[in-house]
Amino acid sequence: MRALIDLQKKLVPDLLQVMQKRYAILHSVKNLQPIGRRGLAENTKLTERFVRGEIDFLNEQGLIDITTKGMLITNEGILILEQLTQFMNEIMGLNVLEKQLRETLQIKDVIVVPGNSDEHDWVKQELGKACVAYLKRVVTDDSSIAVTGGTTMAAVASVMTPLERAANYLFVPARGGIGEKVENQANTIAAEMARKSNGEYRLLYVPDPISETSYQSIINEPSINEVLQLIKGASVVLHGIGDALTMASRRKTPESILTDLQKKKAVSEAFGYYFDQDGTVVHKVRTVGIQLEDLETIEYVITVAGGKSKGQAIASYFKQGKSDLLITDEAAAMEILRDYSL
Amino acid sequence: MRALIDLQKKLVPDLLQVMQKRYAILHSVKNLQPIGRRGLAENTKLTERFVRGEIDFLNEQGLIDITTKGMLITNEGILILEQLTQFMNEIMGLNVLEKQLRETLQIKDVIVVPGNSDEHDWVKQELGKACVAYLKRVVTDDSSIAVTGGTTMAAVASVMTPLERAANYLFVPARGGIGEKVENQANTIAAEMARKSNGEYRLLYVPDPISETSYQSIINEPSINEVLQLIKGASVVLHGIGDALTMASRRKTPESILTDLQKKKAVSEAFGYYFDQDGTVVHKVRTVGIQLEDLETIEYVITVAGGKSKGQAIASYFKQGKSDLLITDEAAAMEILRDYSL
DNA sequence: CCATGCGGGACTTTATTTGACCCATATGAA
DNA sequence: TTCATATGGGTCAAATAAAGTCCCGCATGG
Repeated sequence: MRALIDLQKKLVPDLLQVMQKRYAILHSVKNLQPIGRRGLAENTKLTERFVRGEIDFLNEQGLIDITTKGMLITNEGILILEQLTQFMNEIMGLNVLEKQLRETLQIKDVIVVPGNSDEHDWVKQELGKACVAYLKRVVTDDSSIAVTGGTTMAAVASVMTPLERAANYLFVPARGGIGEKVENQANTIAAEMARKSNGEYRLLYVPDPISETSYQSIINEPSINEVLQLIKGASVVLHGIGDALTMASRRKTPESILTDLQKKKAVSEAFGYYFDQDGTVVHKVRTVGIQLEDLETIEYVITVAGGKSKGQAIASYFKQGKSDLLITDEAAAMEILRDYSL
Repeated sequence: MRALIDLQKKLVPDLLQVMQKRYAILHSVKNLQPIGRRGLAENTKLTERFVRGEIDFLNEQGLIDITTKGMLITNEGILILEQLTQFMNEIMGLNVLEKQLRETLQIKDVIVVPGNSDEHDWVKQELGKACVAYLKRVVTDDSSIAVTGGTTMAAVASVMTPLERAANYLFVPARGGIGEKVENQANTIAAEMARKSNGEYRLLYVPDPISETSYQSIINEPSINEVLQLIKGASVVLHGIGDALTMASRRKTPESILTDLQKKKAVSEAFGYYFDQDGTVVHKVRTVGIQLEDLETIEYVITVAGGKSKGQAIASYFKQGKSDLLITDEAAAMEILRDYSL
C-alpha cells in the first residue's frame, strides 16, 4: 500500500490532495448534516461554487444525498468515510513517525510500516516488501549485497523478487553460521534471496562465533578470503537487530559471558557486537565477516527490524551504529521514540 | 491495497484515469524509445498537444528524458512502470479471476486476494480483512452472525474491528466444539469476533460430533435450544472449508469411518458434511448447529477459504453447497478453475 | 404568515486546454 | 557533404472549463 501511494505521488501528485479535500467535505457533511451548500462553504472556508462542484460529484457517486433540508451523508458515504479515515490516519501517522525517527536517530531515511511484528506475521512481510522495493532502487550492475541472518531477514527473503534494473548482482552472507534454525542463517538467506531474484550468491562456511586462534588461521584460507573480500566490498549491507540476551543464548554463548551481558545490561546485538542502552559496545565476539567499522565504507546500510519488543534494542543500536535506512514498524517506532525521550 | 483502490474508484475516479493514461504513455515511450512527440501522438491516437502536456509532466517528474533523438524513459521511469504494471496486473488479473469464478461457481460474488495462504500468513490476514470489510457492508442492527471454527476463521477474528454501522449484533458459533486447539474453535472465534467488534455473543457448549442419543436429549435443553434458535436464525453465516481427511482426524473420527471416507474419496468438509470430488455428500456426522439445508434460508452465506492445497476441497464444496460470497486467494482460485475444467 | 435556508439556474470573467502550425536544430541515410 | 526528415521549443486563436457570485422558486420551521 505504501508503494502504491509513493507511485501515485509521482504519477498524479495532486491525487492525494484531491482525495483529502473530498474526505474533508464528506467529513463535514457527516458532522454538520443536514447542511446546505452555503453553510458548508462557510464552515470549510471554501467558495460556494467550489463546494457545489464537489457535492455534485459526491452526490453522483452516491456518497451524499441532496435534500431541501440540506445535504446528508449516505450509508455508503459513511462506509467510505470510515475506510478513508483509517487510511488517512495510517498514512499521515506513519509520515509523522518517519520524520520524527529521521530527526531523532539522525539518519537519512526511515520507512515505517503499519502494525506490530510481534503480533502479526504480515507486518514482517511488509517490512520485507519495503526492503525489496528499496533494493530495487539502489542495487546496480555488479553490486554485492551482504545479508545477515534472523527471522526478519528471512521474511525479506520470502518476499524477494527480481531486481530488474540490475544485472549480475551477488548476495553474500554478512557472517558465518551456527548450528541452529537453518532457515534463519545468513547463508541460507543469501542463497534464497539470490534464487528468488535471479542473482548470484557466495556462501561463507565458517562457524560463528569463532575462537581467536581459529580466526587467524581461517582468514588465510584462499576460499574464505575470497568470499570475505566480496563481503567487505559489498555496496549494500542488509541487517537485522537482535535482542542481546536472546541472540547470546541462540549463539551458544558461555554462561559466564551471558552473566556478564546481564551485568552490563546489554540490550541489542548486531554483527557480533552487544550494545547497552546508551549504545556502548559492552561485548564483542569474534566473527568472520562484516565488522562494525566496515559499515563506514558501505554505500547503503539498511537496517530492518520491527516489533514492539525490539524497540529498545533498535534504539540502543542507533546510538552508535551506522545506518542509511531504517525499515521498521509502527509499534517499534513508538517504542524507539519513547526510549529516546527518557 | 484492494481496499484502497476501491476507495479511490469512488472518490477520485477521474484521477485514476489520469494515472492509467500516464501509465500508457510511459509504457509507449519505453516500448518505442527513442520516440518523438508526434510519433507518440500518432501511435497512441492522442493529439500532439495533449501528448506534449503529458510528456512535459513526466519529464518534470524525472520519469522520461527529452532529447533531440526523441524521448527516452529514465531508470526511475522504468521502476515506476514496473511497479505500476505489477499493481495493474494484480488488480486486473484478480478481477478476471473473480469474474471467472462467479460464472464457474454460479454464485453472486467472489473476492480474490493476491497470494497463496499455504505460503504466506499475510494472505490469510488479507482474506480476513476482505471478510471484515464485507461484514461492515451487510451486518445491520440486531443481526446474528454464525461462525464456524478453523484457522481461516481465526484469521478473520484476528483482524476483526467494530462494525460501526450496526448496533446490537450477535456472534454465535455455527456448531459445537472438540477438545483440540481452543483458538480455532467456533466458540472461541465467536467470542473473539464479538470482543473485537464491540458486539455480543452466545456460546454453544455441546460436543461435536455427538451421538444420536445424546443429540435427541440435548436439543431439548432450554439453554441449548435458546442458542440453537439464534444460530438457525442467523442472517449471516461465515464458514471455512476443510480438507476432508484432515478434518476427520482432527475431529477424532473412528478409524472405520476414516477408511470409509478414503474409500468414498471424500475431498472436503463443511458443517459436518463430507463431500467427494463431484460435490456428493458421502458422509455426515451428527452436529448441533447449522445443517446444510439451513443455508437456504440464510440471507448471507460467506465462505472464506484459501491456499492452493484447498483448491479442490473448495471446488468440491461448491458443486453442492450454497454460498453468496466466496472469499479466496489467487492460488486457490486457479486450482478451482483447473478442477472445473477437468 | 413570515423569515430564512435550501438547491437549481444562470451569467460574466478568468484561466486553462486544445489543436495546429512554425521554426531552428539535430539526426541519419545516401 | 548534402538533403530529407524528425526532433523539441515556441506560439497563436478558438474552445472549453473553472470560478465566483447572485437570482429565484420552493421548503422548512418558528
